[in-house]
Amino acid sequence: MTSKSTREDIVEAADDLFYRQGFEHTSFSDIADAVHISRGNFYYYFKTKDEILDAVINERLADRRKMLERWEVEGETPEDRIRSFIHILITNRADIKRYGCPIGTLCTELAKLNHASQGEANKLFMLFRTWLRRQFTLLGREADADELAMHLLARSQGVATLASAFRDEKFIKQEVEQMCDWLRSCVGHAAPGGHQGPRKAERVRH
Amino acid sequence: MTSKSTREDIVEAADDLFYRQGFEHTSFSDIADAVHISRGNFYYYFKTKDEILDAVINERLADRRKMLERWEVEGETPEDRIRSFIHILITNRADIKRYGCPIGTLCTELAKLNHASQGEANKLFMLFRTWLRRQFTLLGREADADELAMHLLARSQGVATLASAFRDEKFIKQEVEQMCDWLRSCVGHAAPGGHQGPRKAERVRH
DNA sequence: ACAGGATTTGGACGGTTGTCCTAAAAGATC
DNA sequence: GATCTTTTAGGACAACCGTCCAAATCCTGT
Repeated sequence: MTSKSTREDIVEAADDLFYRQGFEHTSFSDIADAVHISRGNFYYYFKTKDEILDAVINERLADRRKMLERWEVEGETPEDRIRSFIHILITNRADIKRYGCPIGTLCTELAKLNHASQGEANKLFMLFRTWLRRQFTLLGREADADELAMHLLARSQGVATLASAFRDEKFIKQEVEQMCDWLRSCVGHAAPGGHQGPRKAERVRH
Repeated sequence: MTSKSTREDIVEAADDLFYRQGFEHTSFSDIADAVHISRGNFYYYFKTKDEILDAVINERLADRRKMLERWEVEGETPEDRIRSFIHILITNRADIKRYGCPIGTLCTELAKLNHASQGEANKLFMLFRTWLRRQFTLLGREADADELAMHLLARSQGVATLASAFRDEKFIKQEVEQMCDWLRSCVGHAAPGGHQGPRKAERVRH
């Protein structure tokens, strides 16, 4: 029962509830109940619901940043690191099957609400996009690194959406395997088509 | 201003609002205002909000069924028909960029709400899955037809999700082109490997 | 013209929401 | 132990939600 701070407890509980129930469908009472504090005490830490949302987004941003940094140190090659990304689908497959992707579903919901924090939430996508782009660049695909990053991001999102709809973990594994195959086929091969400019020699540093 | 029936008007308006605002975020008043009827009149046609949801889902089912039948007659080859499917991303790109996929976002929302009509909504996905599976079978890929169907469905979903988050129509066109390439590479090639899975079969450029 | 059913109206109803306030409790400082 | 700040509790509040109803209105067949 030793919790760091009430504020952190609130953000943590909100994070979880927003993921499992959605932002709008989660009320102050839901969060207060989860943290075992009174609804009134809530106001002491957050003036509005939107403030909690921003705090949750920021926590997710910090969390994912740390995760990416970890992959950066642990993965020996860019290919290894990108594979780490693909494998979160496996690691979190139980949650994904039930609640979808925490980032994708949040951004989708905020887009429908036309919520002011859409931009903040999209930074989560941007974080992965930028990171993946760098990895693909290191793979020797700098000409189409961003395209590849978006492609992989999109496939992960699609897998999460369908796995959730069909409640199908096996499908996740299937697709992850395919994505890994695809990743292998990316290595070394420069971008196709002549319009992209001269192919750079692949750098195999790190 | 000659409308068929009030009931149909309600369903039509609800369909549109559920798509653009989400199911939960759309109130009785929102729909009543859109149809220009009083909120009380509503109750005459639908006892509960869930009844409207079911009506909307059924309308979407009927609508998509008709669409698939049309593709079935118009497309000369299975490849043509599957291409029709891929191209809805282009046709509806303006809406998708703004509101995502009508089917995917609805199923995602209902999953979070743990709504009773989840199963009904998922029939929409099932409709496309079954249809695509048949087309891939006709393409000569009966061994992995369902896998290919799910794969294509997932990619479409991913594209819609990211296009909406980044508000990027160009990305849609990019990915559609790639999916068409992928489709071409599917034709004629039987499922590879001993067990299953489009292993190296996909000659993916990229 | 009139009866009778179909349709529409506006508002009442409990309940819940996000927000906000005040007073009490707890903790820290001297 | 007294004083002051930080934290908590509980409830008030206005607005909105989905639901429901009784009365008014429209429409159709006779």
